[in-house]
This record gives sequence, structure tokens and C-alpha cells, in this order.
Amino acid sequence: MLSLKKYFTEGLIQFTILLSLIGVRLDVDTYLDLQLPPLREIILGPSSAYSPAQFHNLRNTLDGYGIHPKSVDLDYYFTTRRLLNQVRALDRLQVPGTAVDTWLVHREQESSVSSTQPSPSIALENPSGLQDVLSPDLGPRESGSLEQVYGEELEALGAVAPLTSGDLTKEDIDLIDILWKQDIDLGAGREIFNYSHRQKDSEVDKEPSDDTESNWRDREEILDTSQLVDGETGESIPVQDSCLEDQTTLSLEECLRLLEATFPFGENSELPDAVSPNLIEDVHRTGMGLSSAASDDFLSPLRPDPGPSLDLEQQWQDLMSVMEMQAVSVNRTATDSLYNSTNGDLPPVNYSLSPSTAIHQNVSLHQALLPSCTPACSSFFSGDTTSSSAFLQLSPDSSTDLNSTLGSNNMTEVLFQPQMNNTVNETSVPALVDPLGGLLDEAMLDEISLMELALEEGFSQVQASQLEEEFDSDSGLSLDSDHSPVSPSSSESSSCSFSEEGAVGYTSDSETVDLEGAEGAVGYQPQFNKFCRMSYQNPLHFQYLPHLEYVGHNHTYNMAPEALENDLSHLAPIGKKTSKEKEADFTDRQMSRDEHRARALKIPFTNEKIINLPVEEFNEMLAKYQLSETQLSLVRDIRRRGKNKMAAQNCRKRKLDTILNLEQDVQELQQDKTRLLKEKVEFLKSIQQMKQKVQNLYQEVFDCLRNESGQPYSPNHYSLQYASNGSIILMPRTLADQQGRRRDRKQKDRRK
DNA sequence: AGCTATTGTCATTCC
DNA sequence: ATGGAATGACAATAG
Repeated sequence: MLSLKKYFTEGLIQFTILLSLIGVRLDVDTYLDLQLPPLREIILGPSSAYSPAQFHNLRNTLDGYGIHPKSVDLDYYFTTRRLLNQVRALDRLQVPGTAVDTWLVHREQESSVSSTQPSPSIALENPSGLQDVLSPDLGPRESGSLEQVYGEELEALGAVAPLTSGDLTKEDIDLIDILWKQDIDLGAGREIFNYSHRQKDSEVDKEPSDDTESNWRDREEILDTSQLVDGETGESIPVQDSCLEDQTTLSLEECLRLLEATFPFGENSELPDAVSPNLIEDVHRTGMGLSSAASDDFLSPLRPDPGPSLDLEQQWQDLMSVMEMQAVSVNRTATDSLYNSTNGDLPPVNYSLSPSTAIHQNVSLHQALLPSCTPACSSFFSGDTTSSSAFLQLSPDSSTDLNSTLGSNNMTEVLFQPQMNNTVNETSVPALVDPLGGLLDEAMLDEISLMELALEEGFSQVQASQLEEEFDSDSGLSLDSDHSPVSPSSSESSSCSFSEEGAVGYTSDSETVDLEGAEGAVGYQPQFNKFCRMSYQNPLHFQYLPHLEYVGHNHTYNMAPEALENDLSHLAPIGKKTSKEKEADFTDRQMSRDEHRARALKIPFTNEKIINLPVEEFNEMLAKYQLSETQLSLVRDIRRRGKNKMAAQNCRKRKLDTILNLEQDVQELQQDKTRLLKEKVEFLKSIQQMKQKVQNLYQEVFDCLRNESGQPYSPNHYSLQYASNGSIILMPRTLADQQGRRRDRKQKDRRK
């Protein structure tokens, strides 16, 4: 089905391209079934749409920001940049060849300087790197010596690597090494940047590889090597060979769509407009045959000769090359997107980060702000809900106060206690008892804070789990520190880790048991240890592997080695490589101790039968043969051990299953706990808002009150109290305090 | 050499 | 009483 779709899609795209080449533009997507993957996915690969790292890296690469001088993407970047510029030059493609030659000479002089004097300048300090590329003073060059051109662009971006990976100077390599060490600190593997590794890749890439990444790399290099320079225009033209067939299976419209989808022209992008949205418009115009007429606002200074003629095919090839490069870019840069900053000193303003990393950044900021939250009590009670929420979560003391004041019907308590937090010396209002103090204790609020941090703001899982241990200490369950109990991602990672440990795939199905029995009868087979480890967990994993199937079903251990050899010779390809003696030796080694014993005592049954036959049949079998006491004893031992072996395996499975279920339960409970804590925080927030309103109202009413002489009442001596009938009365504080104490006593008595 | 994970085995208990 | 399942503990082995 997939291949059918592929052929259909490819055929349709190719047809579209043909139409496009003769001037008819088609929107391929409209002809494609919705079930088919979008063209972008066809071109970029199915995973491209789901990989933020690729997205970022692509942007980095295209912007020139992410290009690390030591990055494997250097030459790749050149190619991408070159082809991108070709796209940009779509509206000015028709450049006389003579003019191109002139540019070549011009650029060669400049680029020779740039390549011999690699400046470790920094893309981050040059946020307009790509604007430089587009700047008018650089003049036309897109059709010139491409690598020189891009070498200069790279220099403008701060990248210092040589123009081609094969021409690295010693300084370049040294710089690469230095920067690599920085990236090692960031967690990037050296192989990503290893130049020799790259060379190996390029050597190996002549052979087909299943690896997707290397496939893309292969294709890129094939493309690179297949770039022919047009003798007239000086432009690189991709060779239309079999490898590139599907590169051209895009309509221009689709390419533009892809461009738009690939280049994040976000409104909030703080990066220089490496790829101006105008590009899309311009390319659109070009694709629609409007040539460069309306593109003066874009790249016009670079346009050497906005000639009227338009070589549509040439544009097509350029665009196809670009799209291919984007595809290569997206796929190849999936793994090295985060750390390809040109300079490690300063992060770019919009340094590409995966979402999770970005969250961590936010966390850092947030955490940096936390200390200031505690003194934010003033703002907390001054109507600043934002700071109050943070305060609420992070300052248990005040939250306790908050609760303490809530349940009181003494409005003075409610309203003045917050003030006391700040102005206790001024008002000298005595603190009153907290009727709801038990609602939230400090530990709870600490926990809320931590859970919130961990859950919402990407709090370091290690930190979170470390801190969580304080709260989980009473749970009796010690969670793996890798598993932040509150983080969904951690849940995934935990299950992932279990998967690596072979836990996933374990089934309790009875069919497993059957195979286990078989395996148990086979005995220990060290070289298949890894598979056997999975075997009893999920036999389906190896049932299609011939040699493993043999492992699972060879119960001939009591047979003579010669008899086994025959089986081995056609069951396992291993036999081809080893001599008969080795096979016998191999078989010998595969036999369990019981099998050896059984063979030594000439037991006439297989261990499988000994172990797995029902008791009745087993006894019948024994009755058929006159076995010595020793033999009988061995047979019964074999049976007992075999049974016990399977029982042990089942037992371990159950144990593991129980642990997994418990882990899942714990995670669910943690999630529930986190959710409840969040709800509690929300409630506290709303309560605080209500309290604020009441306080304002109280203050307003109190300020309006005047005594007989027209003077306002002193809040130190009077307070407003709720009367039992619902009215509000002004009461001297001494009297109010007495009433409050009485009320407290009554409440305590009721509790008793 | 020491550590860990896996697996087999034994002893024991329970059904 | 017997077979066998379940399980803790230990040992062997491999990586």
C-alpha cells in the first residue's frame, strides 16, 4: 500500500513537474488524497514534521547562526546556503554569463582573504549576518564560485571553517577541537563533529546504507558531486540521475509551500530576517511567471541584471536543489541541532532550543526571580495578583497567614493581618489565632511549590526528584531518581528505560509459557543470552529469526552430537562457518548440565519430555524403560529442576510485572497528587483575591466612619465586627479580642 | 578485580 | 501423600 501510494504520488508529482516545466502550474496537494502524507513529508521524510530539533537546526542552518565552525554541517551549510541563494536569485536568474565571470574574479579575491584568514568572529555578535549576505554593498555574486561565495557568507556569519571540508587548515582543526570541547560540555558527542568521522562517512557513503541519516548524507553528497557548472551561466545544475529523480518531483508551488513551512518566518522571530517573507512572495511571483518585476523590495540590490528573460527550467533545477538540500538539512541535522552555535560565548537572541530546553530557560529565569518573591508581600496585598500567586506558592508563612485569616469572622483579623505582615510595628495590632491553620502547613506549601516547579516549569528532574524525596519519605516507595514523578516526560522516559532493560514486551500470555518451556528444555545458551532474555518476555520478538527459532525449539540435547550436527547444518547458518568438531563443541557447550548428565547416564528421553510431560505420561514413559535407580533419580531431578526453572522464570516475570504495575500506580498517584495540589493553589489564589476585595471594602467602610467629633476611628482601637444577626458593628478592639478568645475556646471544646 | 544483571538451582512453603 | 507452583536465597556466568 505504501509503495502504491509512493508510486502514485511520485508519478503525479513528476507529471506536475512536467506541466510546470511547460508553464502550467499545478497544485499537487489538491490532487493528493488526504491520507497521503503531505508533500513536505514526502520530501523531508515522515519524521520531519515532528522534530523540533530539526526545525531549529534548519533555521539555525539557514540563518547561519547554528553553524558551528566544527560542525559537520559546514559543507552542508555551504550547500544549503548556496541553494538557498539560488532560490533567492530566482527572480534574477538570467544573468549573462560574461557578467558571472566578472563576479567570479571579483569574489575570488575576496574569498581568498576570507579563507586564508579565518576570523573567529562570531555570528552571535553579528546578528545581521545574513542581512550582510543580502546587503547591497556586497554586490552580485550568487552565480559565482559558489564555495567562495559561501565561504564569505560564512565568514560574515562568524563561521571560520574552511570552504570545503577537505581543505581544513590546522588552525581550523584546532578551533574545531576547542569548540568541540565546549560542546562536549553541552552534551554533544564528538562524532557529530569529528572531521575524520565525516571523512569516513564520505568514504562509506558509496555503499548504500539503511541509515536514514547517512542516506540523506549520501544523497547530499551525490547531489554535491553531481552538481555541474553550466558553462554559460556558471551556475550549478543538479544532474538528473536516478538518485535525483524524485528531487524534481515537485511543483514550484509545492516547493514554495515547503519553503514557507520549512523556514519559520515567525512574527516573533528576533533573528534577522535571514529568509525574508518577501522571498516567498518573490518566488511565488517568479513561479507564476511574473519574473522579477515586483521584487524590487527584495534583494534588488543584489540583482545584477534584472533581465527580462526567464529560464524556467533553470529555476526549477535550482529550486529542486534547494528543496533537496532542505530535506537533507532537516534529516541530517536532527541530532545536532542544539549545540551548533557559532560561538559558545553568547547565545543568540533567538538561540534555537528544543521546547524542553526553552522551558528550562524559563525555569532558570523564574528561579532567578524567586528570591524576590518573598519580599513581594507588599505587592501581594496590594492587589498584584501575579506576584501574589508566586508568593502564595513559594512563601508558606504568608500562606499560612492567609489561611489563618480566612475563617475568622473577625474582620479585623481578616483585614489587618495582611497589613501586619508589613506594618506590624506601625499598627501594633496583635496577631490572632489561625482557625484554618491546619488547611495548609508549610510542608504542604513547600511541596506545592516544588511540584509546581517540577511540573509546570521544567524544573530539573534531578533537582525535583531530590527535593521530592523529602516529601516522599513517608511513602515507603523510593522512586528512581530518574523518574520525576510529576513530569509526564519523565513518565515516558521511565518506561523507555524499562524498555531498554527488556521489561517492555513482557507478557503474561500463556503462549509465552509454552516457549518458556521450550527454552527451559533447551537449556542455557550463552551466545543467545540477549535474545533469550527477551524470549520469555515476548517470544514473538524472535520467532522470525531463523537461528533464534532454532534456539527456541531445539530440544535434541540428548541426541548424539552427530545427530545434532545435521540439524544445525540446515537450521543455523553458523554451521557453515565452523567445522564439525567446532559444531560438536558448540553443541556441547550449549547443553545444560542436566543434559550432559542425561547423556552420560544414557537417559533415553529428551529433557523436554522429562520436564514437560504430564505426570501420567511421564510415569508411563518411565515405566516403558527399565531404568536404574541412578537414572530414575536423575530423571526426576531433571524434571524437578526443569519445572523449578520455569517456575523461577515465571516468578521473576511476576515480580517484574508487579514492580511495573506499582511504578505505574505510583506515577498515577503522583499525577493525582500534583493535580490536586495545583487545584489547591488555584483555590488559594481565588481565596486571596476574595480576601483582597473584603479588605478593600473593610478599609473603605472603616474610613468612612466618624465619631461624635467627626474624627475617624483609630484602627488600633476599633474594628468592625460581624454581628450575629448579619450586621456589622464597630467595636473596641479590647472587646473584640475578648469575644474572639471566647469563640476560640468554644471551638476547642467542640473539637474535644 | 569488582560490579551488575541474568539465569539456574536448591530449599522451603503452600496448594 | 504427592506433584507441582511459588519464592527466597545462593551460585555461576557473562558483560
